[in-house]
Amino acid sequence: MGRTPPHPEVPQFDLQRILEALVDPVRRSIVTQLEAAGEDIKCGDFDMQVSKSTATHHFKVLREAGLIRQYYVGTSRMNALRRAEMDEAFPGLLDALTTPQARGVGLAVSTRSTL
Amino acid sequence: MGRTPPHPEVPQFDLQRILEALVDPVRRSIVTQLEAAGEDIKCGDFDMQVSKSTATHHFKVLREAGLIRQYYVGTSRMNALRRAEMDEAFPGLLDALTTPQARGVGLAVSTRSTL
DNA sequence: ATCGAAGTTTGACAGCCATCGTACTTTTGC
DNA sequence: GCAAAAGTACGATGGCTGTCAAACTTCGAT
Repeated sequence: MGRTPPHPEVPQFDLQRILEALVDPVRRSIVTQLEAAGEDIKCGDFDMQVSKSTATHHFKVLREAGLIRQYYVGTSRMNALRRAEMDEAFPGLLDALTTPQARGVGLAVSTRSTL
Repeated sequence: MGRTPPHPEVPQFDLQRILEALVDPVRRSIVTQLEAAGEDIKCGDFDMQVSKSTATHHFKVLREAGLIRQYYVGTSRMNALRRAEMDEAFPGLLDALTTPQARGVGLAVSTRSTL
């Protein structure tokens, strides 16, 4: 498969895009799980209730916003939270969203299209 | 007109709702302007390029998320940023969004429906 | 070589919501 | 009272995007 997908660098980080990525509960849950785990996680090892194709879509959005870095290990794709770089670009943002209060809610299903 | 519109209290604050409010550039701009001004601002005195009815909609979303408090003064509606209460519910969130980096971009037109 | 596991791509679909114009309500000022 | 000012309410509209299924691609193991 395609080697490593494109990742933006810190100077390219865009708040609007980052917020659009973080506003989705499924995606925020991915970030929260990475933060809690403290280590990289394979796409398939996340706890989420969407189809594989939808999951792929969410990972792509997070990656293009700069929130995660993806790389292959065999057939598995690993996901790493770009903590330090995010903190450099927007200090306090991830902290505010991984707070106890913040984790309290919103880990459920996505808001749009329950279908 | 209707006296004072409904406002949620701190315990009712919901991160999902708050993020949905803050993800829109027009609304984030309203918050930024309030933060910068340091004082309450009339609906009509904000710098924004949307129709009056659209503006009303945005103020309503911000109010229902708990980000602003609205009250009448004559025919004008005043808007106050609920800074302290937001900080209490989600410490660091507003700070992260009113940072220099954060203010750098996204003060333009809304992303959806340029129409 | 073959098969299975893990993701990706593509296309279709549905719902949300930002936007606007018009009509309406309230309050102030004359 | 009347008119203007300031918002609100109500549809209507259109685009964005989250969702899925199905077909495809890669890599690893047998």
